[in-house]
Parts: sequence; C-alpha cells; structure tokens
Amino acid sequence: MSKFAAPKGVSEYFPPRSQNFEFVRNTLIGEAVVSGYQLIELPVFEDTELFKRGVGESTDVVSKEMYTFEDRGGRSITLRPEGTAGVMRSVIENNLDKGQLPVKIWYSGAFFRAERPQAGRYRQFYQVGVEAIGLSEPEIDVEVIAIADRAFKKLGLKKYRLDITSLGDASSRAAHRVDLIKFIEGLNLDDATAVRAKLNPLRLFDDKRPEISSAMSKAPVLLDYLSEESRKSFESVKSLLEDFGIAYQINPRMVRGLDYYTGTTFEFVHELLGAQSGIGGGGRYDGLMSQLGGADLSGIGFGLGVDRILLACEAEGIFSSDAVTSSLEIYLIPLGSENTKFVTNLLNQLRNSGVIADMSYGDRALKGAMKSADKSGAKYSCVIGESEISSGSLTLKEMKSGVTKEVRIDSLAQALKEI
RNA sequence: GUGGGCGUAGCUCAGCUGGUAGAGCACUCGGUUGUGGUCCGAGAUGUCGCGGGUUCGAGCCCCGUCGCUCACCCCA
Repeated sequence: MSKFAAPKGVSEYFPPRSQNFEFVRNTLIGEAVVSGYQLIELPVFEDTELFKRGVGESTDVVSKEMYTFEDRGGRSITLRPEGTAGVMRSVIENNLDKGQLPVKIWYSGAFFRAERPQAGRYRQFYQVGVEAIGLSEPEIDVEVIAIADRAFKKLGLKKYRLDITSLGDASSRAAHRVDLIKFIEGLNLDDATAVRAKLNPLRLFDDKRPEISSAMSKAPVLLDYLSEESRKSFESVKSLLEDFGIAYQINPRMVRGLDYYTGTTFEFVHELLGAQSGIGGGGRYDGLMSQLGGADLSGIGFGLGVDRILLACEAEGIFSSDAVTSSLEIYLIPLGSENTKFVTNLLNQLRNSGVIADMSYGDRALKGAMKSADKSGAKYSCVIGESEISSGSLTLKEMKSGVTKEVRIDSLAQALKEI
C-alpha cells in the first residue's frame, strides 16, 4: 500500500497500455493534419469569466463542474472544462481571424471537470479537438465530421454511430422555444427539474428518467421549426455525408451540454461503452466569437474523448494480444561483472549512432538476462563476455527466429542499420 | 449531491454453518559452467483497507470510517 494515491477520478496511462493511448491520440491528430489543420497549444487554465461567457452559465459544466480557484493576485482562474472557448480567446487575442479564412486548428490535451467519476468519466480527461473558423458553408461541417469518422475507421472501430441534428438559426430557435416552454409548463415537474427547464428548456430532452423521457417524447422538436435557410443547409450536410459514405442517424432530440451550439450539431456514440457512451461530439457555433469580443464569424468544431475512444477500441478487441510493440533494435547482455564497463560503453556508442538499444544491468544469470531480452521486445540480442572482447566479434541473435550471425563489434551499428 | 457493489500476495481472484491464509499468472534461482520462448523442480512475497465491538477464537458476524467501482443527475 503506497502512502499517496492519485487524486480521485483521474485517468493514468502507464506501460504497456500507455502505448495504446498514444496510438489512439496520434491517429486522431493524424486525421486533423491530413485535412489541413494546424496545431494550437493553449494554457490549461483561463480567466473564469471566459468559460462563463463562452460555455454559458446555464450549463451544468459551468454551474457545478468547474475547478475554480483564486490565484495569488486575487484573479479567478478555472482549469479548462472544454476546448473551444480557449481557442476562440486565443484566435481573437492573436488576430488569427484577420488573415485568410477559414482558420483551421487542432488541439490536444487535458481537460477538467469536477464530477463524480464513473466508467469513462474522469475529472481529468483527454481530448483531441479541431476548430474551423470563418466559413459557414455546409462543406466545412462535413469536413469536420469526416475527420472524426475517418479516424474511427482507421482505428478499426465498427460499433459506433453518428447522431446528427440541426439547431437552426436564431429565428428557428426562438419560434421553437415559445412552443416548447408552453409544452413544458403543462408537465408536472419536480423543483430541480423545473429550474433546469427554465434555464434551458432543451435540456429536458436529455433526461434519462423514464417519466421525463416519455413525457418529452410528445414535445415539439426544433427540427420542425427550421427556417428555410437552415433547412437547406442541413439538407446539404446530409447529402454530402451520403456522398462521403458516412452513415448517420437523425436524432432531433439530441442535446449538447454547452450553450454555444447552433446549426449542425453531432455526436458519435459507441455501443459497448455503458453509460458514458459519447466518444466525441461537436457542432457549429454562430455567435460565440462575437460574444467573446471578436469578429462576427461562424465556426464549427468537435472534441473527441481520447480516454473513451481507447476504451471503445479495447471493447472491440482492437489491441488484442501481441499489440505491445517495442522499437528496441538490440539488447546487450554482459557476461561477468568485469565486462560490464565494456558493454556499457558499447551501448553508449550504439545510441550515439542512433541505434535504439538497451542492456541488462546488474550481474544477472544468463538465463534471466535472456528472459529480459525476450520481454524487452528487442529485435536482436547478443551476449558479450571474455571471448567476444578478445576476438572482437560477437554473435547476433534474432529473437523471433533464433537465427544467429557473427558480426564485428566495431561495425555493429553499421550492421544493424543494414539489416 | 443520491443509490448499489467491492476492498485478501505485484496482478486476477478463491477462502464452507466463525477454528490464526490459498490458487493461477508474474517474479527469483536451479534442472541446461555462455543463450530467451515449452517443460519440470524449488524459493520469496500478506499489518486479509483502517478503527472499534461480539466471541475461548474474526478474512468471515456487528458498528463506524476511508478508498475504489458502477449507476443517477450530467457529459468527452
């Protein structure tokens, strides 16, 4: 039992699973790069007010899930609960929106929400996200969705689906809101739920309690209130998704947890994940830039949950058995402690010439050292003792096949590169 | 914040109606003075989460506490 334990609800990745985590994250990033997105690296904490204004005070994220503290100068600081608000702040602050549009950027890192932990829900979690700012064409909506879909397919995921809807423009939402509030007033709700409904009536669509969800099944949905323009745009999105071969399902009751979404919104859901099944989601945000003091530009983006996507890959058996890969090229085994110094120096020379190498440290029995060589995953091993040093040549053993080969010690690095 | 489940070896877990702790895997050494994976043999490893109570006796029963976990609310 160690004296210290990690803070409650954080995810940690250590070998060998950290290799799979890295693989998932790099695959997600790779697809953003392929589509012309560039890296933005941001602070993990921001002015608390940024999230209140950007994400919305009525959201659960802002009202009860933020890690907020006061710094030494008396400023209110919050660990970022999501990525988009910070990106917008930086884009505005650094005038990225004054150049060529769209601005296409990706980010990756840790995010924080003070929730009760659960399978797939952590207080510190990892996202890869993209934002495309400055164009409102439906082609960009589909480009963004396609990045995520392509990454999931590349990872080998099969048991997921894409839910999509449109929240329309301001006039669409205003018309719907009137009718929805009228409908909700006719329901008999408990106090907490009534308060939530008042802050944002759309939230009730997301309630999983059977009495609420069955009542809400008769509620008017926003999709039926779309303006002509919004409807046309949504039609284009759907038609392009079909051209791209991306399967989707229209879900008019889908609700996103953040207030800034407008127009196209979407969510990727995995079947094998239990309660926390959303592996990524996003949408368009028309008013966000201007609300944060920037130009009145539209944008669209997503956040993908790296932790959950890793869980999904594991649930589908993607990293089955021998997925643990090692990049080690050679593993050196000194025989006899008097030869350790020679081997240590040889190891250093190999590394200096760029060979990925390791050795057996300590005076171990040969059998044990060979076992370590085996477990290291190195491609080759070699034993170096008295006779090798005096003859200047050693026996290189290919671990997988057991085939051996004589090599001069002074040309070992060269030999390994030629193989 | 609310509810359920679980805390025993490094890991996964067994442990009967209470009688002072076990398996598999992993680890170390040996069988095979200098060549791993298979096989065989041997060895090391525990404040049974913590505190209290009942009892002749508690891993097991009772109370408390801490931690983990799953679910609700909500979300990546």
